[in-house]
Amino acid sequence: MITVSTSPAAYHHGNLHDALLAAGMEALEGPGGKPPSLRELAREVGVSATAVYRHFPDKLALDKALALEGLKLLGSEQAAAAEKAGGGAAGFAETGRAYVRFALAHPALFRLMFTQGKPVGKTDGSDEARTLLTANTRALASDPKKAETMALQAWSIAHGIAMLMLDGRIPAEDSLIEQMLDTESLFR
Amino acid sequence: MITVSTSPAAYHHGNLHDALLAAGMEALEGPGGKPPSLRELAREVGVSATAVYRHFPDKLALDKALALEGLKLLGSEQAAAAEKAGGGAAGFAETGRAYVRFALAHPALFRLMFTQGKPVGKTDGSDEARTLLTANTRALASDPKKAETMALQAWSIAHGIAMLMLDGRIPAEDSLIEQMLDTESLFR
DNA sequence: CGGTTAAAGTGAACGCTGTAAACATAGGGG
DNA sequence: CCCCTATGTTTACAGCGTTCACTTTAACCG
Repeated sequence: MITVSTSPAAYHHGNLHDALLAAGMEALEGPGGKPPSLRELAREVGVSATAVYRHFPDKLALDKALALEGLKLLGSEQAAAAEKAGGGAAGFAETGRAYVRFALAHPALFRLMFTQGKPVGKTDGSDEARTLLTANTRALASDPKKAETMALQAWSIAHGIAMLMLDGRIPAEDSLIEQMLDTESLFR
Repeated sequence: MITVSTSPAAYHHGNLHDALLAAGMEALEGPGGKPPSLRELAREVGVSATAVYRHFPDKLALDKALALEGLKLLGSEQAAAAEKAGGGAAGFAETGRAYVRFALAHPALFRLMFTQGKPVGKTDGSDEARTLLTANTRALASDPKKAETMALQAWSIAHGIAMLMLDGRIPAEDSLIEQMLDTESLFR
């Protein structure tokens, strides 16, 4: 069967990889906030479903790439928030607020970032945020050991608040975030 | 076409509803810990896939029922833990540990409980655990307002630790749980 | 009793998903 | 100039949730 090549422009997209990621991010942002299907993204980009496999071994790999994108975004937003607050205790507190804010602003992306794809110890972009966090806690803790624990505790609270709010278990009100993340009442 | 009714025992299962839930719980516990598919559960119980729809309007409804089952289980385990510790401050701390322990012991179930199916304010079984939590914080807080906030904070920490450990972001070590949930260092 | 009827279960079908296999095309290097 | 490799395409398969038309069962009622 001879196909007359009706669409001459389609072949060799050039950068399907990035186009897919972009489409994925866009799909994750929409108010529907559905995790996009592989075929859906391919359709969006104007490419057959199997073409995706030239650039990602798996659907999981694609999801991981999207998650990584999200982690980088979160990291930069947190860094910006911390810097704007001037580091130290204030920066630390602001980092937590930025975390929850991010989760509420990008619910589907945030879920994707943590839901699947355990990192196997590799650097996955969250390290950056983690070290920043620990650095800021050092200003508040007596010894470095305490600082490490405090960082993990702070991360857990922020993560817990974010998740519970996303799942509708806790009302997603700004005042409540403020109240729950109040470092004065939390640590000593 | 005349089917000779080769399997006389199969019809009218009697309690497909409960059988499906039981199969679902079992599937969620296995080390694979996959969220079971509707068809899979039907197969397990020995019934056609569409029979499920006589007892649940949706896959989502089935999932919600399983989640509810999980919430009841968690609630009872927490209550037991709190009671064994003698209530008050000790009971409060033990409640948190029980929460994280539960999540690590039943990862797939725990995920299912919170991942999908936002409760619309209805009583969904988590209320029980919540009121218990708030009751215990009253022993630690100065005024009731503070107690409420403290309860939410405690819930968030426990939930955050559980989630981060399930996702492999934090090592799932008992000592770390202990360390992070130390109420002495957290609240004042 | 016997007959009717609602509840419970069946099979085939639809559109969706992720994935594999075989094939086609474009464009650059020997 | 021709071939090779990277990047696409089509077709196909199994599994998913769900709908539809149908059959069977059990129970109730006269």
